[in-house]
Amino acid sequence: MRTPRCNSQSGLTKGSWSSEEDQKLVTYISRYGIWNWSKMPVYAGLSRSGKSCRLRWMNYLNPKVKRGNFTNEEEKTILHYHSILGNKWSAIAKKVPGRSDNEVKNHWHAHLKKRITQDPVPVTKPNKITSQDTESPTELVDHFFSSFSTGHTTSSCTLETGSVFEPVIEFETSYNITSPGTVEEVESFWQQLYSNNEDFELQDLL
DNA sequence: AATCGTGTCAACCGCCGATCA
DNA sequence: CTGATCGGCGGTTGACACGAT
Repeated sequence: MRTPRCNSQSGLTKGSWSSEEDQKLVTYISRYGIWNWSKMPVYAGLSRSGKSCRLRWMNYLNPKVKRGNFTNEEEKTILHYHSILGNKWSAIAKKVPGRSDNEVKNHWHAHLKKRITQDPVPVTKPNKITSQDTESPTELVDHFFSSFSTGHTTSSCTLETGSVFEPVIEFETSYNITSPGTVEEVESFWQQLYSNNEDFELQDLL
């Protein structure tokens, strides 16, 4: 990839990481952990910006990062959540264990975007979900997500919660959405749920 | 064999919100 | 309260790989 180069103004190295640099960063983090990205490079003996170190760790060096081709299941998940969340890559990446937001974003632009435009998903029927179908708030929201498909504007979804979740969610609501999930609409839905249940963390879904 | 065009993906850039001094 | 710093995010770039001509 990019050949390492030195920025004469800042004195920081840019471009591709060498195996030596990788080793320094991995050794430092495994020994001292992540405490301050902007100060760490100096202590780790690297002439890189904190941002560069963070990116390298998050996208490549972190042992939790999965390498290799995306599975069909992972691609389905990305398509599914992209249809709802749009270009919220970090939120989508959280739904694909072991994949970074950068990887998800790249894969979308390189492969999935074309697939969507070439082979749009057909319109789904209106869907009604009730608490009887699910066992947890998270599952309910997953059902909610499943009722959408991409590339159309005519599906609708009614979601109702009821006694199954009591006393966790002590309310009944139905929410109608007339387009396949603009971020504002989905957020509005979540806020309804969230405002009625303190244990229901919005971040857990993202 | 050489050149060109295209795809892939690691890395950079700029912006923004949160936190700190 | 305010400015500085940091971390995180999404958009974009550009080097390299590889197939087509």
